[in-house]
Amino acid sequence: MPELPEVETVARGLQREVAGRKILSVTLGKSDFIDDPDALERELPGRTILGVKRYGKFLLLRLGAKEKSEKDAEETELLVHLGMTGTLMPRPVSEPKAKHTHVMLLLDDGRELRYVDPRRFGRMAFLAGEVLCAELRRFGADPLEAGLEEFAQRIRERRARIKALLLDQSVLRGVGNIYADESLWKAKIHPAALGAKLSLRQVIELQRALQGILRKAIVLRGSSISDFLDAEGLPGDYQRHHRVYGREGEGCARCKTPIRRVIVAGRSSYFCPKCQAPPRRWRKKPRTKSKASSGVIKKRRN
DNA sequence: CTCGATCCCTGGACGC
DNA sequence: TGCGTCCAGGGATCGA
Repeated sequence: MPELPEVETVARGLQREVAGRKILSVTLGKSDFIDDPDALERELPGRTILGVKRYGKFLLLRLGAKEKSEKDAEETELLVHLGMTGTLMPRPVSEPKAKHTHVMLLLDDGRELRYVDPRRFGRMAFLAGEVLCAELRRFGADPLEAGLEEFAQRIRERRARIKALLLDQSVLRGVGNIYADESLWKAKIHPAALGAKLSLRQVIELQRALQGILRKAIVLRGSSISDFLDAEGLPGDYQRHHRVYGREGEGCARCKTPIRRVIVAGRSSYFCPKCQAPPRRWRKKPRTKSKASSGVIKKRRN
């Protein structure tokens, strides 16, 4: 599951592997996850990948001007969100295509930058100028860059549950379910606690925990739970350091109490019921089961 | 403003 | 072996 550390790992790998390469042509498979597929086919060929950076959970591939003469006043980027199962890596053109390969960018070094995504929860978009800026402005602070003041303000001015706030990309960009749960455990905060009710002490602890965990996860090249592979096709190692995520029933690393799982903000949330005291009036709900009246056939669109 | 519900999608786990 | 069912989850969207 690509979150901030995984996307950072991919960005660094791509920076090393494809920065400076020119895109010669574009081949699309299924394109329902692309904002404007025609724009990709029209705009990418002839542009050089100047560099690759992470922005929240997005990869930003900075592109050069299409024509040499072009004055290139506008910043031009290819945004790539890996969703749940996306991978982006350069492969030799001779290599057979993996299943679910949906985008192929032919490069000028005999390789193809291939986007593979079985579930197509990802997103791809060619954006430039003001449209690009407007898109990037939708997102909150980078958790590794935000100072305590900004971090505390963004959390404490909201009445939503802290888990929901951590997952909200307009509050902080880049945090997903794994690192939210891991940092809440480290900071001893219940996922259902309300942001506005956190003490300054708790917010400080949370920021420390979050930053420390994200940094260590980046060093270990992210977590590979199921599908995640970096730009070189290698899995990460941080999953071995998970203290609560995916560990329901196992003993808490601090107090041995069995880790529990509840649904908060519509997501599985793993926590230690002893270390992470629940807020007042919080009652755990049964797992969300879409037990839509049996017999009724769910209708599918298109 | 915040919430839950629903949808998107496929593969893997599990039960029979 | 094979089928059906449930589930995972980031994000958009909608109604309460």
